[in-house]
Amino acid sequence: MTEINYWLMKSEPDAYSIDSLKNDGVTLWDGIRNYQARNFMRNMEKGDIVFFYHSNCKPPGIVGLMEVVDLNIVDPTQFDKNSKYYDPKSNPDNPKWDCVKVKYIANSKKILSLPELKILFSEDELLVVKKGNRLSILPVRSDIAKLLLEKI
DNA sequence: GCCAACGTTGGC
DNA sequence: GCCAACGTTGGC
Repeated sequence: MTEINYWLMKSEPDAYSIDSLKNDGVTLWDGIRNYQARNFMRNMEKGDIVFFYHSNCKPPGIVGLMEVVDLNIVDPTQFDKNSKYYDPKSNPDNPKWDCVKVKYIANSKKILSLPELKILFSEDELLVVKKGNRLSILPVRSDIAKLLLEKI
């Protein structure tokens, strides 16, 4: 019996927004160049639920839901010289970066803004409210995730 | 292995 | 634009 895990993944809406995902249906969560964030993706399982977070915008916050539908995909952008995520140190025989595929589930009825999240949760409960937390992929405690889901 | 310098993220 | 909080890089 596998338990569902919950995650939060950030994207700047100018780069890729919840509406882009709604339009695309599914997308590769590529371009992650941080080992900790990559390792979180390696811990994901199919069926995991992901909160989509818009960062670097007004206001930042949780804007929707998605589901992990495919795992352990080699990130194609690391070998693409025209990509801003090109990594000359990565070798096709031993790729450094991989990613997951996610599917659109829903938009939040109303954005759960960071100020609201800070009122509702402590930084121990929800890592994204922690000041200075730069990681773009974070685990979400399942008890906290269930409270969040009621608000989405 | 240490550490200073530098780069990045992202809220404010 | 500022800055906190890290991560990365490279000299030694």
